[in-house]
Amino acid sequence: MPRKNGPRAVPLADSRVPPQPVSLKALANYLGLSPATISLVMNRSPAANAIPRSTHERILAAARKFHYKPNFFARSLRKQRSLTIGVVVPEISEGYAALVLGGIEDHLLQEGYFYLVVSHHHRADLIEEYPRLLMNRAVEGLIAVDTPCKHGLSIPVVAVSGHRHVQGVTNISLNHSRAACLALEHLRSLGHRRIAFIKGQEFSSDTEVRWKAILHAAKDLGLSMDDRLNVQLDSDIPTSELGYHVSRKLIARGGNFTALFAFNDISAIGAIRALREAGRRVPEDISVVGFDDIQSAAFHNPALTTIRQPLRQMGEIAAATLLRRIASGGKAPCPKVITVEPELVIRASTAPVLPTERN
Amino acid sequence: MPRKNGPRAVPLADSRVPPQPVSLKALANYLGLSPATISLVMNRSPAANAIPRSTHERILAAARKFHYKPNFFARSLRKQRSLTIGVVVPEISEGYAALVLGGIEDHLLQEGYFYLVVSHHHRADLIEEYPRLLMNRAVEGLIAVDTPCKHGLSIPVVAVSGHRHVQGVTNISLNHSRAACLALEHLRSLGHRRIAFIKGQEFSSDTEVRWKAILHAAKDLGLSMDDRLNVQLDSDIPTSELGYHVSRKLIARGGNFTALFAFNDISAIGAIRALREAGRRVPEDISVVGFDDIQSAAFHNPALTTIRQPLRQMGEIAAATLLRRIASGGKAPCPKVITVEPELVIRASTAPVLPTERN
DNA sequence: CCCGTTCATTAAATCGATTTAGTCAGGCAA
DNA sequence: TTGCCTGACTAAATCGATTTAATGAACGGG
Repeated sequence: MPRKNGPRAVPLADSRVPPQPVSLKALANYLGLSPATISLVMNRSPAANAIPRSTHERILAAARKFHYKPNFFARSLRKQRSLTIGVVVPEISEGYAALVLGGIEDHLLQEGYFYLVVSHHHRADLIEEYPRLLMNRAVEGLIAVDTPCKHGLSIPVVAVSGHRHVQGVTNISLNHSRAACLALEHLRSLGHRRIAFIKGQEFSSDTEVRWKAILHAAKDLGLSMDDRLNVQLDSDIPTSELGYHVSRKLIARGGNFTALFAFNDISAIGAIRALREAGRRVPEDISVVGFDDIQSAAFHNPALTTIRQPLRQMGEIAAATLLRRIASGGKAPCPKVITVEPELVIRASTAPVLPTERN
Repeated sequence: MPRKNGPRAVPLADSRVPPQPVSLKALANYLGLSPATISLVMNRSPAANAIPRSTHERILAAARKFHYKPNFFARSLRKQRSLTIGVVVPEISEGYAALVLGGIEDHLLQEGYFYLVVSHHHRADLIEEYPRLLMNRAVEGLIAVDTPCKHGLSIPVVAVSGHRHVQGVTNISLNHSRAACLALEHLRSLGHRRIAFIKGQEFSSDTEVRWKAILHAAKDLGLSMDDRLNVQLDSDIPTSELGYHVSRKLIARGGNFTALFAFNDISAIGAIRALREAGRRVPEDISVVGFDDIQSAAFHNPALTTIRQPLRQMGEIAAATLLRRIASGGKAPCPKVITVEPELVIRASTAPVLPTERN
């Protein structure tokens, strides 16, 4: 197609139309060999040892010349392997899911695997349907991120932040007891005694475990809990909007608190907005601790003190564990739980309680 | 199928091992029919009209009973269709890519397509290699997000924020002239005359087009540009860190400016941090305008005034356009460019220039 | 000169579904 | 009785690669 690009004609469009793919049979024909021979050589099969070096080279040269690539479907059909895994997430949000996906991808691509992603937006029917659809696509394994797996599947499953014990499912989960201790000890050491909490949504896998850990840690530290200071996220919108609303509700109740521990950074950021609007300064009047340490936490104003989950690493571990189980052909034992450790990241949203507030 | 859902007896682990998949042949055998007949019926092929209702029902019933699902590879091999597309992104970051991906996914899954994602982290070799790898996987089309496509491929390609004119590539791009006008007019109307700019990285597809649009709009509005007030992002880290660093550089130069227009929200947020550290208040001393309107922009403090790109919608359009081109079998004309419109979102990071600064 | 090897290569089955070009039995008209 | 339909299926080729068992030629030893 003639295209006039005036002077400085940088070849913008490389218009070579790539030739349609060559089949094994065509290559065999060209070389005067049988498909079998070529396949053996291309796959470095042990049987190819009997084939002389000269033939090897002839075949490799021709393959390069015609850009031969084995047809993925034919090969998968024959070998019964797809080198593909499925990933189920609530949504491809900023924050949580994006970080975990990054870790998963890193590891999978290194190992020659690709992955299909689906997001269910917390719809129960999709949570049921998508794993099946993925299995119809012959994925060799599944990673469920913050998604409940009710029943086992015939392929290996790894659940990031999963907590149910299900046959064939490996859970990657944070040490929530430690996370709760880190946060509460930090607040306590700053003098805070009356702490408000934003609990996660019903549907989030971590909600219950995290909450129990908090109750336990509070007891250990001698902090008393006050139901009037606890609110729970309810909507499934994945923005700070949701933390904002419940925090307004919390403030409206008029309860007395000097610190707030949120379910995640997203809602912590929403909470800070609500607090400011209500005339409470963060951290001077109220200290806020988030959870996750998503990328925007460090650059928020004030920079967010938070409990970091190694999300990227959790994705990597999930992928590595899954591939290991796949490679073993279902023989390897299926680890029930792999625990990762949280880390307290102290930034600028927490401060010592005001002297006037101290009791 | 009998299922006893006794009183609240939530079965945690449903340990039925799903039976291994049934093949068409096995089903045929069971029914005393040939695979051909079953295939015809299952696919509602016109040839199945000759087959009586009773047989239809017998087949459908058996298929349900044994959970028959056609083998994906066998079918793809035969039909030469994969119902899969490839998506290439720089990284699965918070912000930009996540939003576009969301839009892509929505549309694709509705249409029965799945997608494979790869991120190249701006490595030139991967930008070359991944599209080929995806094609070996028989994807029917490719969506490149903020990724340069040097040459055409044998499959349809849609480039989100692409600007090169390449055979077989449809670019989805923002009306950057309008975007530049919106931002500069807004700042100008607030009294700003000395505006600093953070330019995008060399490797980002939008950088050049956006910059030209800015120069043009500045001229139209009678705003003079000062090279000492322009800095350029250089690193490929996808966090606000990068905006922070170049802004410190900018501030260190000592140039006199009352407003800053950043390449994206991420860097605007970094810039705000740098400005505050240098003792400049935002928006009182310096107004800051971002770009993209990522989720965290609205909840940043101060809430970010920004030029919104309809990123999600761009993803949807990309997917829809790609599927249309695929469906036409390469017959439909390949639209060169589809333009979407930006929107100025005024929040709290911009304000009238201080009287003392006015000239 | 015959036999057992080794070497180099290949025929053919297989993976599982799709699809075209039949086949065969029964009914009906001439 | 013959021939032609029609209705209800099916045989077999095909998609493209893999893999096992086998083939034929050459060669060396007895």
